[in-house]
Amino acid sequence: MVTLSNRKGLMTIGQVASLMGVASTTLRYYERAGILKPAGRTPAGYRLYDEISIRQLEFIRSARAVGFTLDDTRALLRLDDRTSCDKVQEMIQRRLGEVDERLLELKRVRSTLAGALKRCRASKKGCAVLAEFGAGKPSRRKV
Amino acid sequence: MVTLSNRKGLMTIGQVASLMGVASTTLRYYERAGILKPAGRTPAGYRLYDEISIRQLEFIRSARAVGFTLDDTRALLRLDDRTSCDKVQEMIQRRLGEVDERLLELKRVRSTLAGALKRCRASKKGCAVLAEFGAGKPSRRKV
DNA sequence: ATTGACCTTTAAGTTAAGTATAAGGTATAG
DNA sequence: CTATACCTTATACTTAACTTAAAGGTCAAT
Repeated sequence: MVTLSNRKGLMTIGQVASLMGVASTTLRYYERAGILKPAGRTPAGYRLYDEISIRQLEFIRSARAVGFTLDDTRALLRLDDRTSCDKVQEMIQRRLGEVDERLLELKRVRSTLAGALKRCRASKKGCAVLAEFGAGKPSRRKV
Repeated sequence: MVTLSNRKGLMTIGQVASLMGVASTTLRYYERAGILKPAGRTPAGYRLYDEISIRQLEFIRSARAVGFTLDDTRALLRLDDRTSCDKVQEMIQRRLGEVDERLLELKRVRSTLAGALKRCRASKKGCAVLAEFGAGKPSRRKV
């Protein structure tokens, strides 16, 4: 059986949705929000997505997962059109700066967590050391 | 002049707010949401925050900035109390997994961005190469 | 030709995370 | 003692990002 979808590497909204783990309604919402257009439509009006859509969707989900808003994400995706090459470079640079800042924050969170785990393991007396979670110092117990 | 706040390393809500770049109302909201309690109150009821509050607030802001919800963040901060040491370790491990996944996503976003920048710089013919943003391949121009 | 799983649109509803407003108490400088 | 810059509470509003609901069209199989 050959459906609409698998004729030409094109997928319907539901196929993309289940492949990528997002709701179909979210994909429609992304289209309305001007963030992800389907590659085309069937004569009947069904949305069709291609490889590029999928890659963009991956990018969108990653960007969202690390705390960029949809507006930010749209800006990231639109660095290509209607922007001079200089502007593009400048914008990408700025965005890279944001990403790197986020990486730092994430590493901070990670090290706080890892530190807590280490203290927890070191402690023979239960996890009281975790009481001042977020601390940099090895924690002094109140007597 | 000695105010309420600087008697004992304690700060009022406004001082914390301007120090940390968050709104006072957000701090009150965090208290209501059970995510950050002030260290104490003055007799008149003014909230007072200490060093630990500040460290926790830093942690909260970092966690938020990298895409954790307040619920997640509350869970991260509460790994200390009412949890057996084994549970704590297990939870921290799981959270570390989440953080590491987020790190991966962030690196993906970063490399997409860096790749776009590189292609943009390499291009002598404007930024048309960016048209398939999010692509892994070096992009084939449609003739 | 009917069934059932898909798809369409439009409009309204939800949730998280604040933000703003109103009405009033408090601390310190002049 | 009063101005003013801060603080308090409670309640209501806002915004982003979905999600659900309603009403109906399409497609492949039986």
